[in-house]
Amino acid sequence: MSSIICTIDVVLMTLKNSVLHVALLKRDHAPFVGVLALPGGYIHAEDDVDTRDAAERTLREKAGIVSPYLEQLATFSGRARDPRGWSLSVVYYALVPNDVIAAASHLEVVLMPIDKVRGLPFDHQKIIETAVRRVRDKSAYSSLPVYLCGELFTLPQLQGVYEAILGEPINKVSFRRKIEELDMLEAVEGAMETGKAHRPAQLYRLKPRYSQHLSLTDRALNAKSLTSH
Amino acid sequence: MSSIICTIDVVLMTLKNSVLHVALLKRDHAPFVGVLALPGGYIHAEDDVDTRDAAERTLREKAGIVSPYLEQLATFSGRARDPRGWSLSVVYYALVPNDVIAAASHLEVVLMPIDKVRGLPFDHQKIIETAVRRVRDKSAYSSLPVYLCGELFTLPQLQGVYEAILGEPINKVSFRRKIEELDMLEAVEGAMETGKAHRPAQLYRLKPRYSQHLSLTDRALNAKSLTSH
DNA sequence: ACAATAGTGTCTCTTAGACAATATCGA
DNA sequence: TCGATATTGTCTAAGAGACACTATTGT
Repeated sequence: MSSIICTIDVVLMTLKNSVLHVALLKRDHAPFVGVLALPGGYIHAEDDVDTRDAAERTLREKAGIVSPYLEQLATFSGRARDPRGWSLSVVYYALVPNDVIAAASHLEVVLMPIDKVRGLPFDHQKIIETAVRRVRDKSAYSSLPVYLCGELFTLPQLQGVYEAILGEPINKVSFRRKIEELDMLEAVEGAMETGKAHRPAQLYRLKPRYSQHLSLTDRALNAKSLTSH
Repeated sequence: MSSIICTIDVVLMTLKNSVLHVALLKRDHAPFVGVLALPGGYIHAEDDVDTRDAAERTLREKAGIVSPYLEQLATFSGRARDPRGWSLSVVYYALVPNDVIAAASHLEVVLMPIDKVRGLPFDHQKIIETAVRRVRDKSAYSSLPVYLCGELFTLPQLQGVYEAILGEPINKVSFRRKIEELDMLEAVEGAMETGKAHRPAQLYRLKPRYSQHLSLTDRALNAKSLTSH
């Protein structure tokens, strides 16, 4: 009965040069040894409390990262997706600032622009597409993109992140109004971005109570992004 | 390794007397034999193509229903949720018109108002809460509630369904504008709702291409429903 | 004719976007 | 002082909600 292969995979995403990237690793187990794929592995029923725990462990062990945001994406399953047989993968996605990956990379994490991803084993291509769609959809209505910024950031920086994800410019005034409405940031007193040859920008941080939680709005930041499910 | 119990469950919902109800069944297997619970069961690796297929089979076998809308909700997992051991349930949710359940009920489906659900085994209570939240959130931005209507329905009927789910009255003019914008319905020529002591209403049906697909909008129909994730 | 609800027209208020004025830094 | 970008103020246009008017049926 239980001849089902139970795994988890993590779509770890970050922003690099204003382009969304996915973290890939060379597989160290059969099948597809040595091929780039999503970080993932078997669920350890003995050690893992649940699948989220398994995802966190995988991220920690294989990429050396503790993600400030981790959410279940979906479960991918079936007879065809794994040559070993009927399998099931509970997939999580994580967003981290680029420097976190850079710092943690004692391991060989490969960052691939999401438009360049090709030739992945299993149904990892489809999984990544689903994850990217989810991040884009959710970003239009929530504070999700702040997890791509570091601890401190300026509003223009954050706007750039939103624009990179949504793929279109956002009106500056509207953006600030929306961020104000989301009520998720707090200005860091006296902390300004320095070094630039122009007026310095105020630094902000996420309000503590929004760690791992999103602030939502009922109206999209942009206009389109209306994919039919 | 694979001592993981792999199951699927289905949160089958319908609208009855303008109240959202969940379909429950008496369990015919241990544990919790005879107790009301969500329809569900083991994944059959031999028969099921994937988990969606397993959910459809379960719905068919246990409730005699083929749902016009079925979507994956999430996967619930862990050591604690099932007395038999580390388990994992891929949960789907389905919306059907009330008469479909009534017609199919040669079996003992119990419809329970979602506010009255209590004492369910496993983590079914939490699963149902998640499903209800999902349906409410999604209804504010999409055509999802049409699946609670029958084949043909009037706009006032549909508005009533939206209002029942969102839990607040909706402006009639705004509602019609929004439905127009969603562009998902087509009027049935000459078909009107009769028998009422007032002007008859035009009957509509879902445009064919939206079967199992949602039409989305970028602005919510109501104003609130801003749960922090 | 009356009661009741369907379907529309229109006004107002809120909100998003355009535009522009002011602020503040390094060079 | 100049160039560049942050921040804020304000006008305009689009969309949502309120209100009311017309349409059509059964009684």
